[in-house]
Amino acid sequence: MDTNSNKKIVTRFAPSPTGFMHVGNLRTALFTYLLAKKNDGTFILRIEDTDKEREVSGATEHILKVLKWVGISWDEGPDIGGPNAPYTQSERLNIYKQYAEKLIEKGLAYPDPYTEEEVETLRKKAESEKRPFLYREYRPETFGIWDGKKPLRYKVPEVKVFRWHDLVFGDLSAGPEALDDFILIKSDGYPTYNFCHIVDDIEMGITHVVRGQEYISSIPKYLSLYESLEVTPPFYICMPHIMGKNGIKKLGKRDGAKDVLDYEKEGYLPAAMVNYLALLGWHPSDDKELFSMDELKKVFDVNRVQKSGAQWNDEKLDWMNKEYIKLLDKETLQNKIFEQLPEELKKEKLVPIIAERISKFSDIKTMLENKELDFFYKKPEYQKEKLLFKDTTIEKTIINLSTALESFEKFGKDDYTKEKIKIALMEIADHEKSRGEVLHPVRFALSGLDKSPDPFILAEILGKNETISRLNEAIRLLKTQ
RNA sequence: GGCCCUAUCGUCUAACGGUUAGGACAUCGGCUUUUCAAGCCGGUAAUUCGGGUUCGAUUCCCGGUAGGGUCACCA
Repeated sequence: MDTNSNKKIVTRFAPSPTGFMHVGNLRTALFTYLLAKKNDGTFILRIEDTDKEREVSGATEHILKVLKWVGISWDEGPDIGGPNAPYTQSERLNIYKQYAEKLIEKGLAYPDPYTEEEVETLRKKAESEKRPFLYREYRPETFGIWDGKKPLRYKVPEVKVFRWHDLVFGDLSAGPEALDDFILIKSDGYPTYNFCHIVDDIEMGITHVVRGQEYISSIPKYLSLYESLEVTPPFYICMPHIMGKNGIKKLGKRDGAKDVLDYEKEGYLPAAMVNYLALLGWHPSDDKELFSMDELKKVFDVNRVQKSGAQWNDEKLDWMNKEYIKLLDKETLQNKIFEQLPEELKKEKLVPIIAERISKFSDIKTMLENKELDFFYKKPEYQKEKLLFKDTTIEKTIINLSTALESFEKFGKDDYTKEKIKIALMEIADHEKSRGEVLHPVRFALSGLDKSPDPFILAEILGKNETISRLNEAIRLLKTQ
């Protein structure tokens, strides 16, 4: 965005602590962060807690935790302070009051003479007459003195159509209906978002405001306020929505949007989440798909953010996560997998066969439920028919298993590796019409599973003695009537 | 309903008037060790419709259609 300003870029992420953070919030935070970092700018975290009704205790901590999890760090914020402290709106009430006084002095703010019920009645009336309700049409002729008990309203000085430029959406406009005498300060003394975010953005020197597309129709209010305050507005960047599974509605808490920390619990890696989110609504100029946060800081470009909404896609996130699991170093991978395993399965040899079968770490739970790993510490139980490959006879299978058994017995300790086991078994298998005649009964004798890793790795994991024991067991079973 | 925004494979998207419309996920087929997973190779699959502008429109303009957003003492 170096093109638009030679000033240092300052962006902010300003969530309200009204519940958990979902992926839509997180993507906005990410893009806001990347915009700042791409340009060596400042990224500020501000908590917008002016709705005391909806405030949820612990929500702020939750937000910090989510941001830390994915590696978004802020230069100024409620926990670390900074030159524009405090960073929590409920601690900045006197600042908003000063700005409110300024507007009152200019005759651009006045106490609302109506009760809430009266306004509601007017609103309903307009609705039944199928015309938009505009408070300014009922604006009192003369303004009373504001005692702080009544809501303070903004007086729109000039009703007009606003046009502005958005760095993602381009040239935007809104009809005059978008402009109304909105409330600046509520009767409980707290400012509304519409008012205080502008005060804070001015005070904190925010140069680029990133927020969801749903704010587009509110922007004329802000532009009018900036005019009244005689301040140049920041650059606007609206983010398209993330749509739910069916692609029909914007993803929201009500539509089953998940808490970001649930993804952590399910064993998604933060790097995968960041990468997936970055590609949802943004795309680099080439076909590269895998980006670390550091790479994103270099290549991210708001000009390439999509205008249309993007549907959330769990499959692609899973694929992405698997890509990042593959990149994990051996030790981290093992630790992550061991976290999900009971003591008897915390074995190094199992790590590779588990790793290539999961796309997220919670998949290990499913593997355990399906008893896919039981073969490792207990002898499988199965019906002897299961050992037969297609229409191979019992007699023939006994011979094949015995031949395999003999070859296992010849192994010395040092050459008992899956590669050498493979060579030995394949040599036997190649004598048969189908390799399955040998490989299937061996694999099944070792695992007892319809679906399992290949017989070579199984034999290596189990060790020579156990392998021989299980093959003997299978042969004995086949010989029984 | 008023106002506003959007529109390329099923999904995420590339192509800033000229491409055999590209990539990724998913899907299908093949190979790799019988199964599963992974890997490799390959296939199916898209410019919402109608008008313009232009030698030429996915691309620019207008309209229809469809979808979304917004109209609070919530943010």
